[in-house]
Amino acid sequence: MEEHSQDGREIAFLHSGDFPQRDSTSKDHQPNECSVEQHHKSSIKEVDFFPVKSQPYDLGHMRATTVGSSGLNDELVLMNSRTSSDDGDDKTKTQISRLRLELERLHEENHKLKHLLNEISESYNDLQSRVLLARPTQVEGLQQHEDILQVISSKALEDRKPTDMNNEVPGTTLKRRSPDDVDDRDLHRGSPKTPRLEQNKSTNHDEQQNHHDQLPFRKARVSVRARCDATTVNDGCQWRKYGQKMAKGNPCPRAYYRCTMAVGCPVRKQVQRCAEDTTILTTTYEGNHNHPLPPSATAMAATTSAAAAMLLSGSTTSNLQQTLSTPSAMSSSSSLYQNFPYTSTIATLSATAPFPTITLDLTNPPRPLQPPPPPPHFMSQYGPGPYLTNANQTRSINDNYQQLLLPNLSGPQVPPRDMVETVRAAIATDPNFTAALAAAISNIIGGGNDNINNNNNNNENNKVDAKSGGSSNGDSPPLPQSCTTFSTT
DNA sequence: CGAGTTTGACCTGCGC
DNA sequence: GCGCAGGTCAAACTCG
Repeated sequence: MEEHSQDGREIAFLHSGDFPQRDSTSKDHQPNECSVEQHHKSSIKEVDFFPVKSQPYDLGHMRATTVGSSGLNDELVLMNSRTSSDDGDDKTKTQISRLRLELERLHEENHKLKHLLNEISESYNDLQSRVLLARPTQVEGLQQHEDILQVISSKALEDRKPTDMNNEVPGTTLKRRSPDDVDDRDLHRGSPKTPRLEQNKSTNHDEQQNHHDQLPFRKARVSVRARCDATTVNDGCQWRKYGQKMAKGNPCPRAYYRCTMAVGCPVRKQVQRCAEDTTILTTTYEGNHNHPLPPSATAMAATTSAAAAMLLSGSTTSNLQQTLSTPSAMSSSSSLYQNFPYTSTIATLSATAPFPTITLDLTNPPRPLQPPPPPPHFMSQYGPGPYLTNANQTRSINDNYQQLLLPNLSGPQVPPRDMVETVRAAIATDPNFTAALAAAISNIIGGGNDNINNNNNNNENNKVDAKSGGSSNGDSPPLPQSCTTFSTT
């Protein structure tokens, strides 16, 4: 709720009175949205001068509005009364010149306000277009959300590797990375002994194009680094270990898990301890859940989804940078910084990894209420880095999360919000992510509503929760559940 | 007995 | 073409 409010405040302030009003009569109105709306209203009050600005800027209007509301009307009355007398000519001329000066001043002020309004409108339009890109229409629900994100990620990959991607034969390089691909293998697998090669051959052609279309988003990964003594983190989902490998350069084995909450769920995660510090556990999620999630898992889903949205939208750098260059965007991002006290959490993108990966590093102790560090460099900073958090940790990791929670959220835990907050906080530390942030915010606020609505059927799931660990909370409001995953690099 | 884990073998992509 | 490393499979094993 808090975070939504903050988001709402941010957006509302950013776009001032021009921000489209949410439908307050919405049937799916949620408490969160309530607060958001209230913030909208309050924020509009704050900038209530805009409606005045938006009025026609003709002189007559100015006269009518400004003169009537100031002591000038008295002067006008005086002027009128005095114009009838001859000895008042000089004084009248003086007053007229004063009035003209005053009008000029107001006119100039009007110009400034108009210019400001234009900038805000521009910023709003820009942001809105990206919001539309980042979120689906409410009708289609999660699947459409994923589809759109796939499109975005496709763009992202094209941006990153324009020639390679264009020249690539569908289903060659990327073929095996798709979780759906794995699912297809599972579905088409006959007897366990059937050679995989033959199976691949039999299903290859039809699926390859399909896979190719869907691959980019699935390749997006979200990794979380956090200190955890447990072997894995409790993210609310049920996982089954299907393999373990010794990774090169790391004495600690890498474990492979598959989501078992639903048959054929393509989500997988890798868990590996850091070689330098074995107390640090890196969890990497990949794929989208194809089933409802319990609240505790929803937290992770929201986190990863937001991170993935940021990651993917952040890859489309051109628009983002353009947006960043606008003054309103700048002020918005700085406001965001102020709203994210835990700037020690760092999010980084990795373009060198085989997949676009966002990493949240939760291993640094939070530094609440500290001003954010000066914005570093831009997207060129790609490299292995910290990630989003996994929600899934056992107690120890949940404790970690607790430390990251906002102080005023000390009541019943609301993991999803906190985690998304954490994610945004992490990303907010780097201006490179500001644009991605906008997408995420829209996802959480505007799009978040959509997701909430879209995932109403998933709420059913929320009853299930069951064995998920400490972060589970039945009172937690449902969150966006598009579940991108984490991955460790 | 079913669900989950372990572990060696296998498959695939990639770099040389 | 070969070797390496990452990822996956599935039989064997463990546990409740």
